[in-house]
Amino acid sequence: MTPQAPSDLPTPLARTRLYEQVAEQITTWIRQNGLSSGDRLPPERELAARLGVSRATLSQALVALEVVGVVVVRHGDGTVLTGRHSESRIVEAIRAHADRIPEIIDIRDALETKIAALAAQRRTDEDLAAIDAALAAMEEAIEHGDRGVDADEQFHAAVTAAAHSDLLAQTMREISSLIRETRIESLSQPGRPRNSLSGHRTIAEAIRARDPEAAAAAMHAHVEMVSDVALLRGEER
Amino acid sequence: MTPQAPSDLPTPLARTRLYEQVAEQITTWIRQNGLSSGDRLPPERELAARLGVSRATLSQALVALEVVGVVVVRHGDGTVLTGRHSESRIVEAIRAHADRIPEIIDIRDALETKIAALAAQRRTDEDLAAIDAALAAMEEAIEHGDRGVDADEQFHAAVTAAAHSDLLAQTMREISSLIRETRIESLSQPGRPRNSLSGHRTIAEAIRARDPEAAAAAMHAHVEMVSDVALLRGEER
DNA sequence: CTGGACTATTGGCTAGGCCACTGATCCATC
DNA sequence: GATGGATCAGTGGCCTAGCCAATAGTCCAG
Repeated sequence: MTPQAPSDLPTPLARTRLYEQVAEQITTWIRQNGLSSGDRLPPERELAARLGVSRATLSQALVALEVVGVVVVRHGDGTVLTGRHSESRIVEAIRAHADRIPEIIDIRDALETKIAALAAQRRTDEDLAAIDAALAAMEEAIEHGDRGVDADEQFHAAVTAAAHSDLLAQTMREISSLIRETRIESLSQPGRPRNSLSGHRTIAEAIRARDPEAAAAAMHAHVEMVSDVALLRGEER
Repeated sequence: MTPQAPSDLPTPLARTRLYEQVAEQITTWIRQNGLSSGDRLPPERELAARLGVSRATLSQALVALEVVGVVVVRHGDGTVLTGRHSESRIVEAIRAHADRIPEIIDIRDALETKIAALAAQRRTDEDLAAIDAALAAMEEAIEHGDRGVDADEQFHAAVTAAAHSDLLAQTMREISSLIRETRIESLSQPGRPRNSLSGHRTIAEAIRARDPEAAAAAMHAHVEMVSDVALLRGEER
């Protein structure tokens, strides 16, 4: 790790492995030929010869496409399309959403409101202790003049854990980079850390009281407070 | 589409390819040994020998892990961990959803309730026409003694489109296979297609009336109706 | 009509080979 | 001492070839 990395050097070349190129060629070919769910790719031996690569390399590309859900590889039968050729596009689209704050707020509202309600129903004493610890950490950060970004994240992670739903937690993780931006923007406004902490406390009390509706309403208000900032910022660009 | 699919046959065996097992073993090993970002896996020749597989099979597993973001494979250097070992858990969780109906219901409730509310706020006349067409299709399917699975999906797709949120729509698509199961199970119960259509109508009227709270409440009731069936089925296994 | 056997086609995985890349080390030059 | 070039060992990249396992289709017997 260089202590001072010069910032005007060109970025390193991106080396792509052959399987990535092959996978890309296959999805392009699928789309250009209007193939759909249930259709088959040509046999591996034939497809590898056409693409000018070894069957092992093609197999790697098919592994990649199987992992992202574009194909199902069936032993003895062939490689079958799932109809989801746009999956890799979806991931790209999600990654290219820096200007999609309103939609991020929508999905935050949907997921985090539900998580708060479930946390109120399912929280354990350990969950409550983690939530309280996050509140204390944020209080301390604010007293030190900090924004409390880490403690904010700690609080939301504790609430998510208290919901005891792996699938919801995983979905939150998948969109965590999007959500993080909206949270940081909010906490950067003067007075917002203190307001945010106050909102956190309301949420925590509802969870403590096992009141799902109050927890959902408090979280909804909290997300809406964030959206005010984010949308204003959006309009100033 | 088989006109009458028997509903009491066992589900097909899930065949796993060797690369999936190897990828799983690797992530388990990473976690058990507390490895973190920047650490290296053993060289391919050594690791393949230890795992008792060919290097090509190991390479397939590493492709899978690279695609989900757990590792970066560097030519001439080795395979480096990104620190995101839990990513492969996501794929597992998605594939192992057969016994996770309650969690699927949770996330359906979160997303579809929000989608219904947004559809009530944002729907256009075209959106309404698509929703009405789906209602008519389901009415017709039920009159013919069918369950209306396709029309049910058509309805939900129309409501999702009426929400005009690409991110929410994409997230729905990513978990669509999970959701589809809960919908089909529900519609297989006697009387459920007619009840489901009734629920759809209530949702559609709230959307037509631009009443987000009524739309959300109607969708919430609809998802809860589904959950009754799915949870009962779950307990009988 | 159903079940069993057979065949052709398909993918699954192995083994081995050789080349390309990377980082470390050493040496020469300034 | 710092820099650049050459060399080497270890690494992954991709290929070829082979043989086995799985699948779907066909045919035949009961």
